[in-house]
Amino acid sequence: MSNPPEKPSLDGIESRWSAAWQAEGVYDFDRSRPRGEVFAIDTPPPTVSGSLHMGHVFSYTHTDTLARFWRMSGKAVFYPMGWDDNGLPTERRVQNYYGVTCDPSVAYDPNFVPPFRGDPPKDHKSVPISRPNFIELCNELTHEDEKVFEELFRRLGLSVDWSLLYTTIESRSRRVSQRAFLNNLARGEAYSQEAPTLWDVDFDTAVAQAELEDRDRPGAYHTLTFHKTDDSGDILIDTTRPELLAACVALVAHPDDERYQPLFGATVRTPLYDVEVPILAHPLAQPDKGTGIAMICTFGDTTDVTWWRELNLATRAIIARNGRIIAEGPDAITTQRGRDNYAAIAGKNVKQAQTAVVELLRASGEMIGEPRAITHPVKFFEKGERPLEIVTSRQWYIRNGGREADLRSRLVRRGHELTWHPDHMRHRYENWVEGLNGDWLISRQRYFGVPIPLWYPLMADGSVDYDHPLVPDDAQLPIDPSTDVPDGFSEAQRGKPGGFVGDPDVMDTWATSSLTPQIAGGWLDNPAMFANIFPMDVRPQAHEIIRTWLFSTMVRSHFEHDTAPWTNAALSGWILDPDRKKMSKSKGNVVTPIDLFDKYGSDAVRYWAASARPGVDTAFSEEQMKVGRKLAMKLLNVTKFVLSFGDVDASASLTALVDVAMLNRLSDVVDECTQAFTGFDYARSLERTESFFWWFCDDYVELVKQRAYGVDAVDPADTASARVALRRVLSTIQRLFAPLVPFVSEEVWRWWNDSSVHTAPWPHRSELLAGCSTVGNHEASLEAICSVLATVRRAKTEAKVSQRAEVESLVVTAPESAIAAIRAAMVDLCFAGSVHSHSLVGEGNEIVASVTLAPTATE
RNA sequence: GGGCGUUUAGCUCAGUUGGUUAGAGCAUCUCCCUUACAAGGAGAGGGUCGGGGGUUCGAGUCCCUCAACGCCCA
Repeated sequence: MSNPPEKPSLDGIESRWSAAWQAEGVYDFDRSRPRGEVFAIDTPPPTVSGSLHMGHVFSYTHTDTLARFWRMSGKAVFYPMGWDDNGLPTERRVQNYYGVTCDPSVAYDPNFVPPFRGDPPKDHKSVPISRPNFIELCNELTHEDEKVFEELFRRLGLSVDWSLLYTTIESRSRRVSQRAFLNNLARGEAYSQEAPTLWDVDFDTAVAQAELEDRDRPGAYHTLTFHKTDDSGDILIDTTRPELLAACVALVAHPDDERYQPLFGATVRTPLYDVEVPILAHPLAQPDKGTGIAMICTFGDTTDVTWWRELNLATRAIIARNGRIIAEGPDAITTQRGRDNYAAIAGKNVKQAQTAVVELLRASGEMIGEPRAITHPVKFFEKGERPLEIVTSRQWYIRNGGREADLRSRLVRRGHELTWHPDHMRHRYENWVEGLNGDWLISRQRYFGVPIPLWYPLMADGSVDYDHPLVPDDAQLPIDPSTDVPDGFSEAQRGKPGGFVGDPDVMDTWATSSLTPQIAGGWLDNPAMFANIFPMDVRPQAHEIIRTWLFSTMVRSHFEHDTAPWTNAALSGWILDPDRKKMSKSKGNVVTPIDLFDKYGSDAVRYWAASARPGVDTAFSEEQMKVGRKLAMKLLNVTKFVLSFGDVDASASLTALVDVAMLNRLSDVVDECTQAFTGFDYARSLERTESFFWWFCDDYVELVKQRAYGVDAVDPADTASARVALRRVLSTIQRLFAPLVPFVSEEVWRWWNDSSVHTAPWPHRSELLAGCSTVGNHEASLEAICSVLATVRRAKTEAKVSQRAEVESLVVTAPESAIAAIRAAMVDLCFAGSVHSHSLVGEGNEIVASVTLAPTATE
């Protein structure tokens, strides 16, 4: 069978074949296959609250090419999709879209209708709604977004099994997340603690080390005078945060700093507040920074926390969770002046407090000179807009090696178990793990997330017994402790002395998305399948989230399964705009994927993506997409040509040397492509396939075209040889291209095959070379033949005549080693070059062809 | 400040354990409507491989050093 259309076209192939793949179940995961026959992918679930951009198209295409290669290689490919709809980004989007805010103190309204659905006016004051109502809106909006995402990924041609779709907030994910947390708790890997915590005052939540970033911000050194308590003078310290002076608990200098060594153990009184604090030594003090002696406050930055912990200092916190100075000053402030000075800052935000403190210091003469402006790094929540503060709060942690060297080195070793693509990305992992300085803070004071699945008993005096949490049964999961009731209690006892209270917090998104292999793979609900896909073969992801997603997944798998969760990690590069800057939405001129699919076709966009070496940042290039479209058109046309000869006798023998040599060349390409894909290098496979393909079209097809047509004077056996060779190439080329440009490959394959190219076997050299001699230097033969062809063409170009112009005579001089190949191809060469007469001379060291053009019939 | 990466033609990039005269695509120029394809084809020009030093018979490739750019971390 062969049914190429009259006018081959790329129009509509995406919708046609997407539908066929779905209907035929081409990408369905075969659950019956044993682990050794499975290739399992831990797909990154994109954040639903954003939009899919070219970066997604780029990296997801890379993974898809691997999935398709392994599927054709006979593996059952486990290729799920997930949507990350859980968490803060969704909350923000819901607030902005509907004009609401979550207020847990508001009662549920079953008839609630949001004031807006999209684009609330700027002056709209958001409406406080209950947590259940808020969550309903989160679910509603993410559901809409997810439909758009699926549409785009189908259009891109991802070969995912959509029946494996998961979301990170759905019941299955909440159950996995809560079960894994409770297992961590039972094994002592999770714990809660009242401790200084990095706090975002706008989002009103704690954040984890992995979510911090340093940003350079303007600040100023203020030189303050601390008064020695033996009245022997003042000590000058430089600080960027004079507003924390009331929270000062000590001064600190480096133990080797001779300037301050005599003072260690002595005490000073703070300016303004007259609190007596000790002068201490600690190696983290930097002698070259400011005056070399610093004030320790509870808490100005993470170094303060370290000093406070290691030097066993008092706690005098003055900043509340809302970022304002708390009303009641520390008890340590006892003088009237101190109390007055504290009252002057109480209730102010940090900036206002700083202004007030500076004025007070000026008035009291306890500041030397004026503030000196500097630029310094300040810690921010990566999604936040104001510097983080440090407040003391009770939070849940999962151990990650940040406080235990043993665990840390075990996790570093886990990283060594992975094969990294590209290899140098392993350093990102190691640097991060080795630099950890605390455990993983997983609780968040937010609403749309997986609840911490615990209740706590309330003592007779109404206080909370955090040390004996009430744990749900496995069968109850997932639970929401704010509405569910622990065994042995009734709802009436909620919040009552002797009763219980639910943990109000949710887990950070990463605490759930760190379990994507368990969620997608059916850890709890399909253990048989899970055993067949875990540990998975590959985690593809972006390199900037090695410290979050990759590492956290490693931690969970290490604890739960005592193994790395995958054998490979494939890190994708970034898309750069033509100025080689990271592409960003804020620039406004970003092209949307759908527009590009419409303009060039999905295959062309995939071609651009697949051209990029694994892990390499890549410039966005519509030029590359145009090239991809040309390639797709070429594949249509050459397929039509090869199939135009009708049915071919597959058993015909390969009589022509050029046919045999071409098939040998292609068999080497097949080997290279197989090797490249096995090593995750889709780009190399594309480059080799494409390079062969253009040579095949431009030289081989032109050489054998007349012979394949079966023009007079050609031995029918040679015609059959060409036709058999063309069929073999066609089949091979279409399959080599299939993982990369799946739509056009399927289109041309289906012109002469009944089932999908995507379930056809990956090509192997043995099928190409059946009945072929592999003896001889086929590469040298092809090069000799093609150099003669090129010489004839060049002669015509230089004479500025048509390539169809006739050649009177062709004289080829070539070394003996090449002459046999050229002689064998001479009939083809004469057809291709319209050569009338020829002669061959075996001499010399190089191939020289002299071309005499026939006189043109000029009138 | 620590770590990692990049630097090859006008542009975007290949170049595998060191091995003839360093490649491709795009762009530029010339020519050609040729029965798979003008959304095409044939050809041409274009490079001191970031700088310097070293190892070697031989270096784009290995070593040292400097520089620029980028990323991760502090």
